[in-house]
Amino acid sequence: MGFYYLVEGAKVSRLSCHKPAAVKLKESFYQRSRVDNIARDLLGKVLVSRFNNMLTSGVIVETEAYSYKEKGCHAYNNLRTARTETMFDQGGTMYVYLCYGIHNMFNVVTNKKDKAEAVLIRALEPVEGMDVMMKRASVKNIHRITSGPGKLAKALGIDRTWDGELLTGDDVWVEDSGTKIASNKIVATSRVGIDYAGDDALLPWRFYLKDNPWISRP
DNA sequence: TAGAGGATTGAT
DNA sequence: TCAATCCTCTAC
Repeated sequence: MGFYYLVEGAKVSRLSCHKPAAVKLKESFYQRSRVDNIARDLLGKVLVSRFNNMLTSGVIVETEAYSYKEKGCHAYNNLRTARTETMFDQGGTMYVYLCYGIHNMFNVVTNKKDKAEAVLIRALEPVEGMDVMMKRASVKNIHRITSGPGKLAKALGIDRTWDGELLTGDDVWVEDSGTKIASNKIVATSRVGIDYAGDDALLPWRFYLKDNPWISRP
């Protein structure tokens, strides 16, 4: 495959991004107070799932940040419901909910307990378990198996049964491959599908890798 | 308890 | 452009 990231000025192949001794992200990564910074920092990290000895993973190439302080968030104004309760958990918890009655959305809860913030993972660049992901996603075009929040959750086998589980366990986690994404490769723009949020819909809290072919909306 | 709407997707 | 599909939340 001929796709490369620009990492600190040097070209590094996408496969080699994942080869160095990867380190599972710790609670301290997720429990920082700026959710927009965490959403940015998650770009280039590797989301991994391992169910029934089937390992699937992909480099995170698109994210969105959500906070209880703004109207785009389910937990806006500290709204506690059966669904949003997970967002009030400690950083490093999975928040998975159903959208449009069909799609599972995978989020990473951030900040301290009772500070409802989360990062929606919107797109991945597949790395491992391609065959498993294509089977789960039922798509033939490889570039489309993880190019959207509903699709990537399906490809990695994540559904609402994982809501409230920790990312520090051995089923679903995020790895730091040791590479750093150059800041000029990151684009910050407004989030998708939250017109109802008024001015908050304009917040530049959607982050993606510039010119990356795997993002949800090129 | 009923009704409206949704952090999307794929087919047409 | 539009339907699928059902959970979540709000109003009564």
